[in-house]
Amino acid sequence: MSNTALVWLRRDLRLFDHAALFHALSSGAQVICVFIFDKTILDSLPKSDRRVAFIHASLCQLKQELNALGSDLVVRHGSARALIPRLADEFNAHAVYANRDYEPDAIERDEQIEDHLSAEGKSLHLFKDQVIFERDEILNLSGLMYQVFTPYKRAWLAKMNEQALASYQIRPHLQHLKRCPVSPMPTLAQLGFEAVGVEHLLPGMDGGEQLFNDFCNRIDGYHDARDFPAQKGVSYLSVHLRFGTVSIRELARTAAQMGSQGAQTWLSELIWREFYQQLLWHRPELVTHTFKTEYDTLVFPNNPDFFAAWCAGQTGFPLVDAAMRQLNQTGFMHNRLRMVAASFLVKDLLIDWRWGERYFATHLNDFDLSANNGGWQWAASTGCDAQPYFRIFNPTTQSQRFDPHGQFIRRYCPELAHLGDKSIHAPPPQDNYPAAIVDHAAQRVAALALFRV
DNA sequence: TGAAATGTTGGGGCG
DNA sequence: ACGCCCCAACATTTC
Repeated sequence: MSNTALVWLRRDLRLFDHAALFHALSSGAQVICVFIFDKTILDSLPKSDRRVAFIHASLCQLKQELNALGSDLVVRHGSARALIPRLADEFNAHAVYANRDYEPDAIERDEQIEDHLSAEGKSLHLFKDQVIFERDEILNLSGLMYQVFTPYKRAWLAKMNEQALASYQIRPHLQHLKRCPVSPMPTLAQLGFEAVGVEHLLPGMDGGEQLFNDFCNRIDGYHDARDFPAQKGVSYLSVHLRFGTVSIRELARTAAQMGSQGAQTWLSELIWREFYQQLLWHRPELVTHTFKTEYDTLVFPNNPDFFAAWCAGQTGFPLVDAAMRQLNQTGFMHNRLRMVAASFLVKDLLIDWRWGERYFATHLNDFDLSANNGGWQWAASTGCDAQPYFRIFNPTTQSQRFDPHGQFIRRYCPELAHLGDKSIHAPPPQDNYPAAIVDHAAQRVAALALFRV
């Protein structure tokens, strides 16, 4: 048998603190890194997609570093199910190493590939890498999944220790990278995508490091600043966490060591991320169904004109519109605004949360199935430890509270920029800005009636 | 990780 | 001085 192993990169586009890479390099095999642009995923995306551009830019950086070490990153375009076994043949590799992905489709894909490989006497090795605690590592005393975040978080923090946060040291093992000629890197155009600027996202390991360093200077203020979209209060690391250009262990370790109120609150957000990942692993049906089953068959009016106005940022509610325009223009939306926009879609426009979930899924640079689904089900009150159905955001009050001077609104709704701090949250009639498409008080009552099952 | 409706309290104007 | 009303301010309940 050969002594070559493949490391299949998926959502872990870095060369440091990397579980699969570490285990492959220390297995004694010669290691080649591969990445597949999976047609089955790419074909469903719009042809101008920042995420594909982000991945592409990150891979270019990764490939360059591997080339500098005399090795290579092999990048192919096609079906991963077919290509991974084929690459294993091509490189005469006896094993494929990868980091575990907890999405239902990914689990099914990996099982199929594992079957295919093992039929040829080869193996697929999967590792925990993108979370501190995965799957069923955090259970309550009855051995069941936690249904409430706070006790989950308490158990998570109690289990957190040096070992759980320790980095995988890659550098001592780099000599086990297989030396090989440089293969061509497909261009975005060859993949069927337009070049779209992602420089502002600082793609790649270098960008992730730069953003994290910058955030470390602000993390103590995170608790107080994070809810104000006009401020630079959040980390902007979500897209890097999504694609693994940063290491969760390094992030969590740093936050845990800092210990300030801001650092603690941010660590709590990282724990929410894992809460939703393990939730989806336990309950894959949440992709299409509500956690609270009594709400699974709610009949939403789903007015298509309302939905179109929401998507376009033309609802006449300035903060909601500014939020949606931020998403449309940049692929990012501030977390506070995700809650406001989601609550507004479900409880003011009375549209099924799945419609909003799908829209966010196609537009968010940091889209992650578990976090997006969890967030939407939280806002819609259908989820695990969701807000109660009667907790309904007042979009105007939220605006006054979290964008008190209308700074954020002015940035994305320039047609309202001339208004004063008082009137900008609920503007008087304007020539170039729509009147409110619904009456909040009336829609609130309608939402309460809809949810009172 | 709300907001609105409803209840309670207490100060001040006034007869 | 006293009772009454009004209503803001705060607290509690409800959705």
